[in-house]
Amino acid sequence: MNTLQLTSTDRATLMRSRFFARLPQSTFEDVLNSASVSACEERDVLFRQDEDVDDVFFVLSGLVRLCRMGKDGREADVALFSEGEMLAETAMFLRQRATASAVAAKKSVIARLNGGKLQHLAATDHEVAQALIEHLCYRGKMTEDLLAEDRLLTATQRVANFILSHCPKDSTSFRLPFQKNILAGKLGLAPEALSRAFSTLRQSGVTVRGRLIEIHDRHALERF
Amino acid sequence: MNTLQLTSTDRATLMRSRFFARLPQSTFEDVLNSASVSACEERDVLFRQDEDVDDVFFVLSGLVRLCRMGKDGREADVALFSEGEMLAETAMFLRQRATASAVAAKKSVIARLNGGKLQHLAATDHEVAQALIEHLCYRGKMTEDLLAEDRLLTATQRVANFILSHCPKDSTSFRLPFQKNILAGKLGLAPEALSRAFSTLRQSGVTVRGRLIEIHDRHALERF
DNA sequence: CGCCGAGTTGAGAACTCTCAAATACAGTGG
DNA sequence: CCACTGTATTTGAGAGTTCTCAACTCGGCG
Repeated sequence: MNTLQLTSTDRATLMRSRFFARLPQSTFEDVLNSASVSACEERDVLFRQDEDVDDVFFVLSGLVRLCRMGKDGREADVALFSEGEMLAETAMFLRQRATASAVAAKKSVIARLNGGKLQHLAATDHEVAQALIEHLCYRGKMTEDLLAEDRLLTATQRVANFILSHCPKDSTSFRLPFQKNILAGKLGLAPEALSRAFSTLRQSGVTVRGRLIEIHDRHALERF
Repeated sequence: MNTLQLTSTDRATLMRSRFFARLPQSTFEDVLNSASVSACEERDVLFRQDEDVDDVFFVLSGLVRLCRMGKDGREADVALFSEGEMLAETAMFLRQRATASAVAAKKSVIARLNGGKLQHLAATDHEVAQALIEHLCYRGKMTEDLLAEDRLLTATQRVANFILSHCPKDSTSFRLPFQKNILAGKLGLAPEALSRAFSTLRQSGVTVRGRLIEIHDRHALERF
């Protein structure tokens, strides 16, 4: 997990992101001044549950898993952040310890923005506050979506859903953006259950070869 | 669902609430000017999934269930709001249709705040924006808590948790604030499963008579 | 006294998990 | 390009949990 310089690609990623895209250049520079960048290997920990977290993290590339652990050592993912997404605002604004751990789910580059700085900006700059509000609404909806899926759908239905929502409308195939392992976590399934769901879907026109998913009959998936 | 006047008790409830407590009186009055109040019976619908929602709702008394429905007619609760809580900000800020329905879970009094007004305030008044940010963080955490519980705990553990977190630290008993039915929904369980969980807990020192819960051995519950 | 809604209990079905074994793959060093 | 090693993924079998449906209890009410 060593320190890097912010490349111009990184800057571009930040500026394209949901959060920064709507902010003026000057605010953006202002935030960046107190930011640091680091390279993480898979399994590197950004912060741990119950720790104090003073920074806000931003995924420049790679993937970060947010997971909670139960007392018996089991753990459950509650969110997955990929390139261009921001995490860990909640702890800061609620002045609480982290309620989950953040772990790189693959080789990643992470920007660490100064929390105090951001908090100050949120309190004084309308645009920042606005962007934050939207970001939080978005995040809330994501989590709610996951909860509703867990409660309403079977494993196979959740997987069908995922495929439908990740395959471009004008295409019949796409590549999984991460290991099946990780997907299982995101969907709240044991890896074996994911595997079985895929093989059920095979029988209704889904081909899975490695990370390549092909859909032969979109309509069959929607029926699930 | 007929229109009421805002009583002084209602005003007090609003001012005590997480959201309004930190705002100055004048802002508070400003919001109230464009608010209306209505009395709801159990099962009255505040808004339905996929509808446009332009207002923000506030529970003055009673209980509101936020639920999503699956295509097969099943439905899952994703949140439960009681006295002093606010709902439906997300749709407004994301400019989306509602992703869930809101239904009174018992006789309730609901304030309906003008969404445009609130949105305007959020964009111009730092205090309002700040309050909103905290509110959203809080809500996000609640949802995340639910998701994590669903994924990490068994039915019995979730119920034990609920009991522990609702029984005052200095007491050995408390009353459920709503029907078991509703509790089952909140915990993501079928009513039968909740019932069975209670009877499992009975064997480790929990007495349930109607809505009265007594804990004889707090420690036994924590062990679950 | 019979009805009704809430809650409980029983039984079997449906899902998902866990553990173990078999494969498939990817990266490494020849 | 190949063998080798460690990590993913798949599959099988059995166990565990929760759901569904149906019957039954309980307390309140007309």
